[in-house]
Amino acid sequence: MTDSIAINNNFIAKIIQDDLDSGKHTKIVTRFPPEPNGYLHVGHAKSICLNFGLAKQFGGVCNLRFDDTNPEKESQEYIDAIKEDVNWLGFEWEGDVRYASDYFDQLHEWAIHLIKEGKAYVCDLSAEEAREYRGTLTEPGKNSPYRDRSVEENLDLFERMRLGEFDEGAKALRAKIDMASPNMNMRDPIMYRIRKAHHHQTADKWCIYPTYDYTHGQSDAIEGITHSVCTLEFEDHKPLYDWFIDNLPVPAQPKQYEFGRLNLDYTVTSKRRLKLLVDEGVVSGWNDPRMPTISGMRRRGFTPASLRTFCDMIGVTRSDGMVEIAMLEHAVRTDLNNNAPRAMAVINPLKVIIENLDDDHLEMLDAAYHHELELGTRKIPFTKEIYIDQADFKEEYSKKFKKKLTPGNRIRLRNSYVIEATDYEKDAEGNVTLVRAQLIEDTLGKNPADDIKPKGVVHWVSASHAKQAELRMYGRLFTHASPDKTDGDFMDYVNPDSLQVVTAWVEPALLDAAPESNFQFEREGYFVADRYDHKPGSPVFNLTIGLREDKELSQG
RNA sequence: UGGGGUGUCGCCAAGUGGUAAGGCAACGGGUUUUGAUCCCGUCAUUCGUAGGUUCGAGUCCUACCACCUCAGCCA
Repeated sequence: MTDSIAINNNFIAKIIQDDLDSGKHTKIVTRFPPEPNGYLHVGHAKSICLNFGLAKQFGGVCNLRFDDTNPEKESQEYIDAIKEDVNWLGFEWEGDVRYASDYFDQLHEWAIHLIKEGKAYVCDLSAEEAREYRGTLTEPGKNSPYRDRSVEENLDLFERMRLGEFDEGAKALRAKIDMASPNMNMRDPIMYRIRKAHHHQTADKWCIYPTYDYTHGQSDAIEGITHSVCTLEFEDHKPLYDWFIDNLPVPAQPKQYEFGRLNLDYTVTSKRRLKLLVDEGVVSGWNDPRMPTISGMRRRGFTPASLRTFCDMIGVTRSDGMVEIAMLEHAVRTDLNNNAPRAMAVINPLKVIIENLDDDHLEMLDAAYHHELELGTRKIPFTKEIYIDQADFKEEYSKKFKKKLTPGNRIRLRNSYVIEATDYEKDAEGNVTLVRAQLIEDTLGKNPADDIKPKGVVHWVSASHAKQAELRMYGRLFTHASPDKTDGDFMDYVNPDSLQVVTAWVEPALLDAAPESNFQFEREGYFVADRYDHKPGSPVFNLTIGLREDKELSQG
């Protein structure tokens, strides 16, 4: 896997290039600023690739900063998981991990600065009253009756808020801006609220916590962030972001830029919905291979490179669209095709007895792990009795089944000899239970002497040497392209067959597979040894994604 | 209905006044010890709509339409 830097030419990259060309900046600094209140998903992957990618592309750096201003919803568990996900994706942040809470002292000082300037005040309105005073989208708000308190009174009250003298919700510090602004964010936004909560980083030092709006821009300024990139829904917050920067003695003037968040079809990415899937037991957890979380996709067998490629493919714009899951699947297949070693696994076994072989025939054949890469070879045992997939034998030849084994029709056993079916047995229900075949001599690595070439190639395993493995066959989680945009409940569109567990026969070499190693089980799909459950002696593989299939074939 | 934003092929997306890139998907064909991969080919006289400016408009102007987004002491 080469660590090439994808050159992005999106609108943000152009802005950065201009800023570099004009001398506005000599070095750029970006940041990825998650709140540690949940697991990262594919949408975050886009943001991570953008922020870290931009920094790398322009020779700058990118910080990882936890926006931890709402302690009750956050935890160390999420912090650890997020750090792991970012690293797994292949990115390294500059210096130590940062926390907005590192800046609480500075933020508090600056709040006092605003109070002294007459630009912030302590408001006694309850949350409900504040909502009424705020007005609506079409009507201006009304000034809070506490808006004109003196600087001295505000200073005193704010200090007493900090000391814990008031109950939660009893008071809040607000910026004094404009209650008639058409932008709701400018209608005297809350800067500090009382929360008598333990914080995962600052413990019990504070009982007042700054809001996102009051924290984000100043944190960017402190860290010297030059380009603060976020999603479109924060666009309306930009005037407020700028207001704080303009009215505070901050050490830098960061600028915010917004891009459109990722929407993927057949997928939900809202934290609320993902949590519901976990809580309702629809999936086994946040890292269930069907989840669009980074840890879920990792366990599914997606690779960091494939996710990075996908993010490059979809681009970065300000328009909000819906990306087809096929694009992600393409990125995954491409990377796996190029890099995953090949192996053979038979999912629905049908015994084939090669009658012109001795009962104790055992031949260790060499099979290359990859057709292009120099990944070496493994030994596969070839014996008189083998298994092929039930779907690869047909009782009667037809053009559609020309690549199948049928009586009188030859096929090549992958990495092995050519055989020809001679006879077969059926059970009471009419299912084929056994096939008898003849091996065509001298066809290892060459065509039959009679020049009648086999039309098809079939994968197989030795019946006496193959091992059993659990295969977890994953399909899409939803039956609707936009499960969260229908009239009904998105849970109504959960695919009941998104997981099927089957037992397959795999070639012995697979027992040595390390957890998280990717394979292509030839003619079946890409599989990964499960990160947690795959153990020596009890192999467990997850279906990452099937191979592309011929249209006609898949309809049969 | 007030503010902000977006509209280029089924999907994503270049395009910055000079005559519509690319990728995904789809569809043909070739190679192949994976019906995979790979290769070759097809796929927007037209850019939300209607006017206007210009020798020339996806790009400029005007109006309209559609969709997204904002009324947490969440981020």
